[in-house]
Amino acid sequence: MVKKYGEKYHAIIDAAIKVIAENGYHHAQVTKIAREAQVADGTIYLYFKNKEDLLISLFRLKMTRFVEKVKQKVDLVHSVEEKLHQLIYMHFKQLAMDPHLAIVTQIELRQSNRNFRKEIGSTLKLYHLLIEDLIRFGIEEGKFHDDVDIRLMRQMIFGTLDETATSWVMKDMKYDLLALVEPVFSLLMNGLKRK
Amino acid sequence: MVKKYGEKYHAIIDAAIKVIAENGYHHAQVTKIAREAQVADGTIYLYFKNKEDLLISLFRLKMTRFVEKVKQKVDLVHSVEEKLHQLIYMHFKQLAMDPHLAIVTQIELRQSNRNFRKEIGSTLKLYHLLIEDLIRFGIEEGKFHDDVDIRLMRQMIFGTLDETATSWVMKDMKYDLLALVEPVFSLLMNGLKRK
Amino acid sequence: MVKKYGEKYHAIIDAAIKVIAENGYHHAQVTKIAREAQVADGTIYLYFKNKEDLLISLFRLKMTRFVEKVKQKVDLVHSVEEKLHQLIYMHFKQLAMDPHLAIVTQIELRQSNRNFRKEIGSTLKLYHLLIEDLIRFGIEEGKFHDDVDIRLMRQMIFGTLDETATSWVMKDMKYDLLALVEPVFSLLMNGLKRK
Amino acid sequence: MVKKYGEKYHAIIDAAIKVIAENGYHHAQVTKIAREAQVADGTIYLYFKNKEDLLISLFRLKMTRFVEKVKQKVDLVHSVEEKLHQLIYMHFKQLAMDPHLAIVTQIELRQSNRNFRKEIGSTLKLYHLLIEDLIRFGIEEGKFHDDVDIRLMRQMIFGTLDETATSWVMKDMKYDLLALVEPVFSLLMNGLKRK
DNA sequence: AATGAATGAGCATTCATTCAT
DNA sequence: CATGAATGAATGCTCATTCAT
Repeated sequence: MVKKYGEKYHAIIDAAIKVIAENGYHHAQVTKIAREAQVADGTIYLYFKNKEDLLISLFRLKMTRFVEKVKQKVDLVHSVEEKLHQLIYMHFKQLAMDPHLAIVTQIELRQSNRNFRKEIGSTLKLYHLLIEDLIRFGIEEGKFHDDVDIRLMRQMIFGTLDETATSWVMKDMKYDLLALVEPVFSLLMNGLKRK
Repeated sequence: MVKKYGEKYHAIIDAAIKVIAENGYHHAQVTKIAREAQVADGTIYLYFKNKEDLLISLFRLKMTRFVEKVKQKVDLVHSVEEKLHQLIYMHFKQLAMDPHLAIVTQIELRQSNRNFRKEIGSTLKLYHLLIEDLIRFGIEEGKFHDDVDIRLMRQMIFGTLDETATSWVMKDMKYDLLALVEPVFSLLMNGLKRK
Repeated sequence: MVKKYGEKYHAIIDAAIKVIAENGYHHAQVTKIAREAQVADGTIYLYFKNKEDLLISLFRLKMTRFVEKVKQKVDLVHSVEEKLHQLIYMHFKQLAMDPHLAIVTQIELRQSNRNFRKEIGSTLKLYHLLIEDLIRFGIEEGKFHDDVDIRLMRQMIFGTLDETATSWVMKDMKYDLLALVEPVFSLLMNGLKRK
Repeated sequence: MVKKYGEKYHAIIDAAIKVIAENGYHHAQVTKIAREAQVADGTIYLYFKNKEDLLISLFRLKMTRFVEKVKQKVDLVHSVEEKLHQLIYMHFKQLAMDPHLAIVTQIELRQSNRNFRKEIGSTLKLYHLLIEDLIRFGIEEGKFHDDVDIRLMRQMIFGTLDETATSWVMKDMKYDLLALVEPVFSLLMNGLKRK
């Protein structure tokens, strides 16, 4: 394998996202990705161990950036409410800004096999930690409940964001995902119950 | 095709669940399913149009029952709090009681192709409706917020239950899912914010 | 195997002709033939050893009748010219009168396998003999050349009739096959050469 | 698909002819053809869209050459009698020289399905045209009858040659096909009738 | 005699990966 | 570094035939 992270490395990853988004996971053959990246089939194997490695690298690269950008914005504000608000905003914002990526992460890559899904899980751990840190901060500040399992709170937050985003993609992104930032924030904070 | 819904029909579906749970979606060959169901390969095609039809039928049958059982219990109680509580309990209970089914619905069937996922979506609609009815009832009773989109509330409830269940399966079901009924209920009702 | 030549025996053969003519040789499944004949699949195996036996029986029965009818008419006339004329007429007449049979014998049954084609050959032998008798009669009468191989003359006669009939079927029987009796007779008698 | 008409392209076609001739149309599996051509199964699909495409290509290539060679020789001579004589000679000559091809074209490929047979028909059209041109030439020269349908004359010529060749193959090529050139020529020219 | 549910052998095709150039 | 022709393992489905009823 050669100088990773070179020009072609990114060309191949971007080609893969485009091909998967446009053709679906199961029709994203290596040949198609190579053609889109304007390299030969064999070249892909100079940069990636195999197809799975390409997909994992793709997911890692994009998700790391995704989480970094969320973290950046979350760090800029100081109250836990503002932090959660930023988290939701940035989560939705990034998906709304990159429809190809949204399709790939919310829909297509979920059709991958077991091993890959485990890998996805481990990559998402960064995001989970970010959310859990936020929750811990909220508890320390006395703003969040201190008698509920943090992991569970994280699952509610992530599960809600993920389900909301997936539904939006499945509905062909026909409505404005960002319009949901406010009500989702309110729901997560206050729950279903009217006080 | 022959008298559907006979003894073999169910034997094949149950065999499929077992084989998929144990081998993963992509290694669940028709031959393996047939052997597990103790029928010939060709017999499967007397009861199902093709492999996809088998998988869709499997999902429909099991999910319909799943939703029916949830609904049954939800209908038995009268306050919206009790109803939501029952919903969470039954959702987790049924997955906890049938680990094979849990693996298949939470993990394996999600790696299916686009068409199939659409079919999954349409089957889940029943469940979505059930949850939305519950929310509407809560709003009418004055117990739930009336200023948040019902679909969004549903996405929070379903997203939270689904993410919680998937995490549990991914962690090899090593902890007690039912122990989460109470805190999940509390979280969904009250949100993250400490009053 | 049971009382051959019973009512169902013929029902099955007629059903086979219809199904083959309408669906083509390769789509003529035993099940379809059974349904058309209004018997169970298994019943066919009470009357025929296997599918090939059914097809061979079909061809034998129909070709035997075909040849018999030709012979009947040929026997009624006395000069070799009249006999040949009758042969051509009856050959075309019978195909024109039974389009299903024409499709089956000229097109569909030719897609059968080696063994079957041999069987076809042996069944056609009757017809070949009839034609060769006619030729021999012509030679004895001094009307036909006596210096050409009889088998060759027969191949010219049969080849011409067969090619003419096949072309007619391939052209969807859009023109009148019987209109060709006269010119074909003339061609076979006089050859291409203008005297 | 890769550079067609290369070395392997012809190796595959020749392998197909051999395998079909030796095993029969229905036992000519792709794997067998690949092994005979000393390539991998998948390689066949680099040169042909699918198995049917291979068979059609085979027939087209061989028949086109067949017709070309006939035409070449027919063009070298000037009288219509000589032309017809050459046609018969070349038709028989080429089959006699390549027994595998003879089996494949006279017997095996006729068991193919409807679509394929249509393709065969369209490829044979070239040959039909060649024969019809010859007939037209004979008529213009005043040598052939001008009161018989040209298509019918062609059907007599082709039908006779084809039936003669098929019979020869069915008799396991036990006699000399070329010995029939003279009498077939004479028969076609003069017909059955002794003058 | 008749039924029809059950059987299971057989095969074209795809596509990730390699390696000689 | 890059190419792309060649590889070959892996599998869903059909349908003639059987046999318990």
